[in-house]
Amino acid sequence: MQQEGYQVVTASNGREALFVAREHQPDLIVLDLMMPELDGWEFLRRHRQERNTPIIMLTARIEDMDKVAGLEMGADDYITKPFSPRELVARVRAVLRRLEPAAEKSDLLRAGALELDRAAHTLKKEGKLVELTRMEFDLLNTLMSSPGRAFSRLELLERTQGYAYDGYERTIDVHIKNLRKKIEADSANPLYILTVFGVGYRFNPDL
Amino acid sequence: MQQEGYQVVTASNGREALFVAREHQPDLIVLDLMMPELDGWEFLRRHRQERNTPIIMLTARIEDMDKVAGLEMGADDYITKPFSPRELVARVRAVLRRLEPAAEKSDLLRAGALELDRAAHTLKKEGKLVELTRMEFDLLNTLMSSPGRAFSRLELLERTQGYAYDGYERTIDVHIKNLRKKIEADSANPLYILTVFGVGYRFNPDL
DNA sequence: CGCCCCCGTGAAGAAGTTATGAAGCGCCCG
DNA sequence: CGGGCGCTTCATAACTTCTTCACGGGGGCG
Repeated sequence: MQQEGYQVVTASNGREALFVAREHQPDLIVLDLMMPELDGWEFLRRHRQERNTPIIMLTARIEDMDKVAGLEMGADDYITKPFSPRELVARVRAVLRRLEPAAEKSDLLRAGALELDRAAHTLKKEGKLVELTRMEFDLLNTLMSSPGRAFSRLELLERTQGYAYDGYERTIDVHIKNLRKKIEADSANPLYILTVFGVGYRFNPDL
Repeated sequence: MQQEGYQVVTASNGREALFVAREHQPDLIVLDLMMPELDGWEFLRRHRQERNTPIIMLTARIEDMDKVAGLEMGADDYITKPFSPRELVARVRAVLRRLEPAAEKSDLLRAGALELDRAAHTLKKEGKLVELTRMEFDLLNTLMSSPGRAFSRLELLERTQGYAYDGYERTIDVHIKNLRKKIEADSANPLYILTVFGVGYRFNPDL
């Protein structure tokens, strides 16, 4: 990787990896599933709560289930050992190229007095920073990504927690309530997050 | 794929594939490299000159060189045989999800001064937002989807509430009434939703 | 031309949906 | 090991929508 001009930092177990990832905020992570301390799955889960770094999974022997689970967990690609250096480089390049358009496409979503920074995972309202939990951020991000489009609670669950989840739909209501408390002037008369009765929620496109 | 709700078209060689791809403009292509007439590589090269459809490559035995070449050629992912149906579905989903933000188009139904936005679940009349209940929205959506076609009350019940319903057909009348009050200038002389005496209702196709 | 059936309509109760406060739980950090 | 935070669940209140019903008027058919 270094020969190809990439900067590389390494970690030798999951716990260290979390630390290093926080510190260096890499553009991409090559993740071995077999690690002491805190395995790849656990790392992936925790890391995803903080950032959305592209991840290539790396493992000796992937069974069908693992492949599927990995892709569903949000890995962007994986490689099975043995692999050649060339292949690794090619895959890294492919993933980065693939995500490039999304990255340069303004990472700021604006609407009214709101400014959602997807890279920094922060929200500003009238220039002032508003603290959001991961759930709230994901919800707002989803809604603001397609202003006007109505999302069902199930869709929102999927988008915020990944696939194959079958939880209690009403959970969404609670997060919406909390989100409104943070961004709406009058929660009873929302300006940003609108309720679509019998369907779900949508973000006000006329701002 | 069909069980998962995707529409599928197939081609059994590269030449046919080019034709089919032009015709149907699919959202994604699963491409086998081993094909008669015009192999996968050639198809990929030519197709790329026309469109930028996401492509998942499919092959029995991928050598290192091929992998690298494939990813560099611009395939978005690949699968090696044998693979499970689940894996294919998961990969297709992953690729589509990745590229989704670019795709979304709001589908609008227009007629006269009406503009029904099925994604947002809203109706605009002369540019002004009109509030619809879920029932009203579903009704109007059904009627406007096939302008001119007469729907019986039973059909409308089925379409708006799902099947296996045996309610009071006249319920529809009430919703039609309310709908007319919202969209017609003169409810007694409807312009949009016409009554078909003894049958049901239909949407005016001449607007 | 008149009868009978069908549709339009207002109102009210029934049914369904959302908002909200509070409690429980698990996880992470110190 | 305790505290704090965030996610989920639950119960309930407030609200919106749907269904039902009854009546009056209009349309179609003989």
